[in-house]
Amino acid sequence: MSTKNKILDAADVLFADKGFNGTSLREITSQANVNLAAVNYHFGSKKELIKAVMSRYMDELSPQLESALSLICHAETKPNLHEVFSAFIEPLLNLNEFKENGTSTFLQLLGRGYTDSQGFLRWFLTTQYPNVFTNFTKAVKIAYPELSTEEMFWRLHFTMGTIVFTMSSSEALIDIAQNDFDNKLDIAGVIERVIPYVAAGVAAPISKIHNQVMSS
Amino acid sequence: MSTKNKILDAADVLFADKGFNGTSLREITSQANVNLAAVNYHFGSKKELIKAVMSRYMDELSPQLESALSLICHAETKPNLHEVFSAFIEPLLNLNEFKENGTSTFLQLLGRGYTDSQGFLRWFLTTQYPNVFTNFTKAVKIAYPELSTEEMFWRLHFTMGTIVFTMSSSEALIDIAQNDFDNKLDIAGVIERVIPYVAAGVAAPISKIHNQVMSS
DNA sequence: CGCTATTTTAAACATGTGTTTAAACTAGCT
DNA sequence: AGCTAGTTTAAACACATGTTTAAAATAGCG
Repeated sequence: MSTKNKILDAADVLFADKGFNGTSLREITSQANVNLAAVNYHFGSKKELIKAVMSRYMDELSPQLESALSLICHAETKPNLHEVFSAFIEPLLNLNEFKENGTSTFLQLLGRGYTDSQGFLRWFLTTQYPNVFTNFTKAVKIAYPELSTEEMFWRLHFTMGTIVFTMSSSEALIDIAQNDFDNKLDIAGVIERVIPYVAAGVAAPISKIHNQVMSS
Repeated sequence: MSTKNKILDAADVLFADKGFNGTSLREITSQANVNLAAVNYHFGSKKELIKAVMSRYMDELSPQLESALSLICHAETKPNLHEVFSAFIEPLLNLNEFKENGTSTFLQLLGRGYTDSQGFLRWFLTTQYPNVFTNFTKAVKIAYPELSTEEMFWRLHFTMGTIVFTMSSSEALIDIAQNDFDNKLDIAGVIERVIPYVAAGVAAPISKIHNQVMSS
């Protein structure tokens, strides 16, 4: 395996586990059994390495998501929200074939990107892969046309939060769940449970009152 | 104002903004206009400072939450989920009187604690303030008794994720929303929007199929 | 005041960080 | 073989980190 890929693989799991700030290049290179300077030689800087780790997933995921969502948008029968969100399942699980445990690390990394390093990764993703977002909002708009654009904006970010947060702590949660309920569970099981939750959240009835002053 | 409080106030906003790992003691002490060594003198270590910042909020919040939830549990009429979640609003907004922008920084800090430093803060909170969690699950159990303990476990963590993630990126989101919809919005407005979402998510119909193998 | 305990201060410490350098090594090709 | 372009290596660099030290300043009190 090439040095470049050894670095990417090691960085992948370490970033997911300990965050971008929390992982040093020395940890990465010693885990990958390559020389410290290899990162700067092959990627230029740590920041570029982070981008490369994410791009590896996004380049695989983005076209799959786009086609799955566009399929839903142009279907004969009007899709419901549960179907829209389910469109994510297969592309996400396909990451596991492309790379072992790809789903879980990718979603963890996504969560890291939102909180670590003050959202530079969010900027990177939305500017580099804008089609995923527009196709997604389009699909939701078809499935739930009554939802105003602003309300949808918020609910989609709530959904983003649910998914990303859940997956970034999924290992810990699965451990706890295994102990308390001795129910065999994996990442697919968690996805299966979170879909009804977010679908119901986005489909929630629209509250009329906003920006009101709370009574204290 | 005492040196101790100057440090706590500065650490509060810096931790919320840049994370625990991302904030140095030198940033904190220079922001607080105190000597660098003051942190170790008054708190012992950075880790203890983090605990102190969180405890300041939890000691204020925890009794309020407990009584609000216990009020709901012992009410004459059976509460619904929307009411259970709304019980959080007032105690959270009260943090703003106790400290300017207390709500937003507290929830941001909570989000940081879940992702930064590999969840040592989650351990700290669940062991130091267990009553909040048990009272909350009790209230949900009353409002939605059909929900199995395991299903509830997951949905409450989904909810945690939604709230924490939303609030930790709330400033950025509010900025975007202001621009795109020129709708005046503050932290209370965001809370007002997220409550129906999480209430609907937790109240979602129970899916019968779990742990199934996904078709590929 | 004078003494003591607490707090503040500047400096140093040891370690860890991302990055750069220049020499050594390794193909690949004529 | 000899040359070249690509890669790897160990060492050093410059700087940032949390923590400790010991002297100086400040209260608090009899």
